[in-house]
Amino acid sequence: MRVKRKDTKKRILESALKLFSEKGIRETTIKDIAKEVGITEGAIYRHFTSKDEIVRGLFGMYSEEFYDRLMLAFEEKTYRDKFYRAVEEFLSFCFENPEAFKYLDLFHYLRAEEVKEFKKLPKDAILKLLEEGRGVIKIRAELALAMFVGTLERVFLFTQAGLLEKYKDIKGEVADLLWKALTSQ
Amino acid sequence: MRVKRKDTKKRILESALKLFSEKGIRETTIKDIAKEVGITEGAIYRHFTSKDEIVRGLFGMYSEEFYDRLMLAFEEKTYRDKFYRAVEEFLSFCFENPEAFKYLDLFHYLRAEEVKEFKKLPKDAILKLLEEGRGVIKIRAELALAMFVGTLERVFLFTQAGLLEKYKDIKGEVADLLWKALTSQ
Amino acid sequence: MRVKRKDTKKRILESALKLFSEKGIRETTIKDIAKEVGITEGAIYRHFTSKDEIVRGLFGMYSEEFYDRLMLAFEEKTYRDKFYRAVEEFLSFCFENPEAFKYLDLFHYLRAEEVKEFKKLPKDAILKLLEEGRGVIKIRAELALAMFVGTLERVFLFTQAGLLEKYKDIKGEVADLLWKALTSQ
Amino acid sequence: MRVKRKDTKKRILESALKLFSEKGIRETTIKDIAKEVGITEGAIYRHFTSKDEIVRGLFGMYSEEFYDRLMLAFEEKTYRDKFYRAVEEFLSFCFENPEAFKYLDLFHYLRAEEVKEFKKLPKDAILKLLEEGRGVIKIRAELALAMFVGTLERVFLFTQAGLLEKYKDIKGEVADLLWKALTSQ
DNA sequence: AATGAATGAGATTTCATTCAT
DNA sequence: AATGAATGAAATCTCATTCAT
Repeated sequence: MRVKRKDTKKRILESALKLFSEKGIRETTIKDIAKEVGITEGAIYRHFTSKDEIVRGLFGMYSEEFYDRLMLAFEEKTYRDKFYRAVEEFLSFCFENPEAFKYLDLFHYLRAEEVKEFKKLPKDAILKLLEEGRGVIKIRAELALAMFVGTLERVFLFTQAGLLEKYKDIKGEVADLLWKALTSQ
Repeated sequence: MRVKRKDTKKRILESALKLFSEKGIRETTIKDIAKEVGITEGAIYRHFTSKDEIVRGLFGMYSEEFYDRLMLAFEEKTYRDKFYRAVEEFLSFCFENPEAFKYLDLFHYLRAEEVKEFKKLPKDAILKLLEEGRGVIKIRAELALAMFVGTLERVFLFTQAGLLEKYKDIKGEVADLLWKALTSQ
Repeated sequence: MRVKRKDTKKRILESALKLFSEKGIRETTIKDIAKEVGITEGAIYRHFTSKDEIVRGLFGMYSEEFYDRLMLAFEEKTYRDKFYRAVEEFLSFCFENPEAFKYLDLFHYLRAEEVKEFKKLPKDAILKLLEEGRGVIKIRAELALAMFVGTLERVFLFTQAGLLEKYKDIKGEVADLLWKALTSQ
Repeated sequence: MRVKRKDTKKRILESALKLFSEKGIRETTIKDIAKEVGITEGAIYRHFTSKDEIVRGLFGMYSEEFYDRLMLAFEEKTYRDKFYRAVEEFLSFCFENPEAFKYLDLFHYLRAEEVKEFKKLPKDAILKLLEEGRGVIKIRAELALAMFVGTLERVFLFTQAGLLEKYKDIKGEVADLLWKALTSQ
């Protein structure tokens, strides 16, 4: 019965994320996670000291990964390219990690106090981009952030929900939309 | 003896909403709600048959109210005025019912299946508005919906979180931003 | 099935004491206590917020009662009578509350830090008595306390264990023994 | 490589004793002991088949050592010297092995049944001494035992707790006290 | 000998719901 | 209508012990 595998810790995180995004954190029990991984409840506690540690571990992990992806935008030369690249990376991350995104989103803004300990928050990457664009971006950075994040978020969620067709170049389409909206006031 | 108390049922809903938006649904116990109202656990069950009934009751109530508010936009004459009125009503509702909004938002789009029974969903009001604007609105209605809803949502949440200053005419500012974004592609 | 009784809280304390002294605190489960009382585990938590609260509650309750009993010695006129009365009350309390005594003893001196919050500790009543006897009692009060408490404790425990016969006037016999020991150096 | 480490079995017993006397038996986990020794849980089971075996092993070991120490009293010539030597050995053992003593004490008299298998119980050495003193000791041996053991026990515990100063000749002081108490009725 | 992941049983605690009053 | 004790199911967590390596 003892299935041997090296990466139990990683598998716990993955299963937890899947279940958290499907059912919510509170609705997901340690037993659920254990069953998904294929181990017993007690075994979870060799890798994490509490359910909360799993939650925070997940948030930190994906938050950082998302942040790093967004920061790739700064590799581009022109500001316009940086902007388009940021949109591209944002949506790519969402579609590649839909569960993580839903989970992050939920956690992110609704429980702001609990997030303070994390250094690399995705929103900070975007804010940096928008502040760098002062002059090109016609409105104050925080309002631009709201439109940028809000729009991409909804695009992703509507696509997931089937409300919006995820056809070929939705990334380019949305990038155009946002670029015009924020630069041509 | 003559003090007219709002009837208990209403007070239960209000207290539940407050606690749900503060701590989440699962984290809020019937005992918490009872204490907030100033009655005991058993008494709750005089008015609702289950905790779930409270949840659905709340969602239906605020969802409908929000929908009705948004539909007021159609009282305006010109399309532009309707659009501006919708933004105005959206943000007014949010700021007047911040708890309800946070709560609704969460429930709304992330758990689409659970929402099917409700006829008057806020998103349908906005969708109707955007479809009526075909011609003026340059992009397909669903994408416009994503930007419209996403932006307003984030404006509200950022304002609540202190990231965005809620100065005098934020409603007008945001309405301008959205109007230009959606009409001038 | 729902047996109606007013004093569930008291019954919980009594059952807990019985089991604690029989099996030890850690070895006694909430389930054990519940079964002994004739209710379910959950019901315990309507009366106490944790197992620890039961433990501290018990200690405080019996500690105070024991203290009050010992303080009755000061009702007597002569010092000798006070001394004899204290011995009498000490042993009476032990034989009337054997479980409490074993439990108290265990808790008392082995986990001194945890006991600080309690004001009326039995040992303080005895210490007061011995200090009042300065002059009559020939040795320093703390050493006298050790002999007084140690002897009575062992007399009780040996009697309980069947090592010592609990015949008619053991209280008088022990009081004589202690009185002579402490006054005639 | 040449550092001769005390063998693991002994180190386990020592660590276990330390933790048992600090936190109690049930409160001490195998993992705690392993960490204290510097090995892992599984390794413990190379040396002991169960936690209970550690417990009984410890009790037997210290009980016997204590017994042997007390029996040294019989090396003395006169009865008075035997008595004084017994007090001396009793307290020496306590102060040298405070953890063992606390642990033994607890176990010793409160759970008499569990102790039956052990042949050399400290109390039997004392009882032997007191019985040999018939004539000199004025009271029945069991009562004398209670005073002897109880007083010494409390002297040790109070000293440990800081209630009693452990100055130069406390052993002689206590021996005098007990000798007079038991012989001059 | 030793490691440390895993098991499995059980302990504490929580809580929606029921029910006698 | 209301109270609040009690139920019962389930959740989190603990830990002695086993076992593959």
